[in-house]
Amino acid sequence: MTASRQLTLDPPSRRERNAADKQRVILNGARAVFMALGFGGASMDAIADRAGVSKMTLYRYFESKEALFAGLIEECCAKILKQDPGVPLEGLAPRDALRHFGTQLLETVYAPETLALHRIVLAEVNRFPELGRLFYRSGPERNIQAVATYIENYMPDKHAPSRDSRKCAEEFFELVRGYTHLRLLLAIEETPDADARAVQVDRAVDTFFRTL
Amino acid sequence: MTASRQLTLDPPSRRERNAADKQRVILNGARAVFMALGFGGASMDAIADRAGVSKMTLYRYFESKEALFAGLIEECCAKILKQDPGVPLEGLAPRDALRHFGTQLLETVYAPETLALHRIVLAEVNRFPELGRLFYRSGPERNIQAVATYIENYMPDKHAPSRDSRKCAEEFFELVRGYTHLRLLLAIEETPDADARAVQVDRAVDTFFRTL
DNA sequence: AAATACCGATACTGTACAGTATAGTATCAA
DNA sequence: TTGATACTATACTGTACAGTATCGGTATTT
Repeated sequence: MTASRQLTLDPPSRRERNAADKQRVILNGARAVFMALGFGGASMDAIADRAGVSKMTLYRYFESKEALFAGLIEECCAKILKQDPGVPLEGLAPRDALRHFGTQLLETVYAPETLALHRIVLAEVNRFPELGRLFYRSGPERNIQAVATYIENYMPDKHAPSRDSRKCAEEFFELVRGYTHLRLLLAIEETPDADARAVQVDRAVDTFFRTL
Repeated sequence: MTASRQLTLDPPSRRERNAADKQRVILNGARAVFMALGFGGASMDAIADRAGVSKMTLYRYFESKEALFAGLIEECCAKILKQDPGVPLEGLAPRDALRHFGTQLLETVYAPETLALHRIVLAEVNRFPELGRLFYRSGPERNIQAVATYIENYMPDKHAPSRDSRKCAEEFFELVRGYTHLRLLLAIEETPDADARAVQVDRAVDTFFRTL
């Protein structure tokens, strides 16, 4: 950021590394508090405490509570974005490929942190209108796009032109997440373990193939 | 409520009617403000203003902000509960019956007030843990149960014992609401009009019948 | 008409919190 | 070592807000 950093090609100085650490520490504290209490319920004092940092430092890194919140959400969404297929899809039978997509979806979407993020984004979508787009693009849209592309490339005979690949992909994910997702968001059901998730994915894949 | 009211069989006195009116007026104001700003963002002053009522009156009818909020949510959920099939299902072909269920679902679920309720319940589910159950029982569960019962009674051949009627009903509604529901909750899509909703229901019914 | 119960406007209390100011300390570069 | 920069702790300011108290007005009862 500084001039000297731009000119020299030194590795990040200790100062800069510390600065990066501090931001991470702050965001971790912010995550814990915001996720637990929401935007309104979280106080900057509580965040500072939780992060083990003075309030002044908070304001050195983020202009305001809003800015900190926005930074946090962006970081969360960026984290979701990072995930990629990870497995070569060419070798897989379509059923297995879809099982793979479904498994990955449930792993992220049923995770407590993702559920908390989901809740808080919905809660604050009035106050921060950009949040909705940001969240949708980072999570759902990306997943849907990936499956739509897969369907186009590897199952071209399966989707009639009238039923475009995108809608197909959406239907697939609807079946996968199920009403369990809503019940988890409402906190009236325990998070299913990996086995239960696998059962659900299998069932969804079966059902999905019957729709084709 | 008063002794005189219990003894005499008079129609509700003016006082009592006014009291009932007041409560309705207050709840309407509370709905507007809570839905727009969330629990944390709404102030009792703002609610009093919006309801055209003094703050003292608010506290005369509700013990606290929490109580008012709880009262509001209960009222909203009760309103959802009131809806019943309304149409005799015996005369209908299964496709038409399901179309009917689907149409009714989208009408409630895509309505701006329902979306706002949905958001706020999710937002406050940490603060008010009972809220999740209340909401789920008033809305989703009731709908699912209705369709499950229909399937059992009128489409007994269609659901193998392994695929219980309840899960079938859930799958049906997942297909009906679709990812559009999420996009509406995130406020990144306009509310579809009746025609668009009808198209979506038709498509969902078609897809659903292919899964059987 | 007099007594009574309810109601509202307003002002107040206490508290929580966003954001700032200050003063002193630790870390780093030179 | 010197000088600069980043950090902490703490105290402060202003404001917003939940909840209360008061008092004067109004409708209902008798």
